[in-house]
Amino acid sequence: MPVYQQLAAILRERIERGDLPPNRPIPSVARLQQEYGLARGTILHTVRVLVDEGLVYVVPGKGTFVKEP
Amino acid sequence: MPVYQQLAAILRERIERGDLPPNRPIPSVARLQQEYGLARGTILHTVRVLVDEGLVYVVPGKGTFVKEP
DNA sequence: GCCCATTTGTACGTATGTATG
DNA sequence: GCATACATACGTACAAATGGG
Repeated sequence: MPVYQQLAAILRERIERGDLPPNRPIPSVARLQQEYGLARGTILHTVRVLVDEGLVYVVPGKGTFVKEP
Repeated sequence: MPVYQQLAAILRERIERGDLPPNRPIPSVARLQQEYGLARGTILHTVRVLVDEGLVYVVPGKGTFVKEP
């Protein structure tokens, strides 16, 4: 499985578990880069997947937030 | 060599030459953008390099200053 | 105390180049 | 050739700290 899919799965799990609650920001791209040792592009790819799935939404200049279920 | 490394080298040289003296602010991010025609992110990257090297220190809201040798 | 300009900090979007399988 | 992944660079937006009027 591609890394960006693996990371998407991890974040999905963290959201469903409540570790990342609704209307709260998920870790920033830079933070996720550090946490998982991945490149910026890969993080952005992952976030794009979650956005397309409707799990999170982006507020430019502020962050990426978990949608309500 | 990456642009941010090139700019870091230029500023290092200006510091060592005394063009940018200790305890005085280096040009602001906006100023460096204009002077060198670079993007904000690239300037910030460069400053981060110099901070990590211990050549300068940042005072948020005021500026970036040259450390004493 | 309040507004405003300046400056740094943080964050996402997009594009390009390189390397690998 | 293509998808994946990393590094770099530019663009834009919002936020916080500082200082002057």
